[in-house]
Amino acid sequence: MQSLFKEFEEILPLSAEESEIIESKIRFSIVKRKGFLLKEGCVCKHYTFVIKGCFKMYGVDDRGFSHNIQFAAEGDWIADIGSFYTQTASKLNIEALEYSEIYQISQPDLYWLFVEVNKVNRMFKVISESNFVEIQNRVLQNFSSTAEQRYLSFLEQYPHLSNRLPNTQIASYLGITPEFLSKIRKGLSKKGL
Amino acid sequence: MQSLFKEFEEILPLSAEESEIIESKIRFSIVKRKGFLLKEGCVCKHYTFVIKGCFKMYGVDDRGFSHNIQFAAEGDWIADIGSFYTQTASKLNIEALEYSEIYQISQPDLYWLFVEVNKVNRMFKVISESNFVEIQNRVLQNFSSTAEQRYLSFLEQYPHLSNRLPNTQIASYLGITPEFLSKIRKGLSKKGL
DNA sequence: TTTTACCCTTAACCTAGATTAAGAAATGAA
DNA sequence: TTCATTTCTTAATCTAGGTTAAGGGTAAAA
Repeated sequence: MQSLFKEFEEILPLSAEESEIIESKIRFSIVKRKGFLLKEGCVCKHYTFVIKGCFKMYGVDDRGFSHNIQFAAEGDWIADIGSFYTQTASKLNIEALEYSEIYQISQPDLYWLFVEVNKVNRMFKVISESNFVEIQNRVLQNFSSTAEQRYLSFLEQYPHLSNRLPNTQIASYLGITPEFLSKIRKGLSKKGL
Repeated sequence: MQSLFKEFEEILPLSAEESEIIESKIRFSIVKRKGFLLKEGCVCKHYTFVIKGCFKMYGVDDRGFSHNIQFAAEGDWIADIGSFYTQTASKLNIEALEYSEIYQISQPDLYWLFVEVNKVNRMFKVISESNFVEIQNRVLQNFSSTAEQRYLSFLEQYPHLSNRLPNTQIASYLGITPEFLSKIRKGLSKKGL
């Protein structure tokens, strides 16, 4: 369970006792490719930490098209925060893009940990906040940049994911069609990128 | 100070003592039309409650164009949550669209209140979460709907603002030009809306 | 190992929305 | 009240990105 909270431990080290309490509430689990952590209409009951593998979180519009709003790979946390905190039906799906291994904490257990181990409360506050900042920046960026610019910043921000994900998934994240992404990639390679 | 926390008081009534502690940390203030609560590059130092008037929160892209990402009118809270919680420079501006009257809590005072009055902690958690859900829904909606559909849902969601804001501000929120909004409005009025 | 399902690219054509320009109307400041 | 600043609308023209279709390539499942 080394990788969990690694970044945080550098700032806020956990005592042996705290680690033990946290570990007692965490469940290991395996998810097959195309397996779901969350389906639209269900309540998001777990916060998930990705040990190995990769997930996409996406919504489906009224014409039946999927739109990726977030990816999560090794070391990332994923949940529909809105549904998780309010325990109401989610509009989103979380699906494995590869064979994956995860840790999960259930909503009641996490709330119990918030009280028992105050550091956990602070950790998850930071996770939610950085999630918020990221999505807010995305709204701002989508307003003012072309698909090519958005693709370039995606490559910069997620270099490990760009080689690993099919372009259809990246296109869905960028809000364009795979055909247009293909056109962009062609244009970039002509420019020598 | 009646309107403050009104919705919350129905769920979580405050004792006389709690109200008094909260009130001691809240400052009343007046903002002129075109006055700023926050400027890009500054740290967001206050959470603001709108008693009267209206504000826009917006970012400026590299070509110098503004893009509204949120409005706040009577009874709403506004702050750049990312900047406020991490106390780092904001990329956003908050500007009064009209003469406005507000209450403000400073960051240190709010953190003090989080500890002293646990209900305040819960209240602001709810405020941040609903903010997050709103912005996430916007990302999803912007993926899959035309400008006309987005305008119609804006009208539904903010009926009080649609009569009150200049169309230039609404266009900026929808991510379109005022000229195109004008075209949409013409099209809708032909259809008898 | 074979079959099936998915993935990538290209190209021709199409549309939502941007841009530019310009005049009329409304609003705010003094 | 007057002047200055915004605002709204219309119309002509332009472009980023969507759509459709079709062929070849790759990876997963059986």
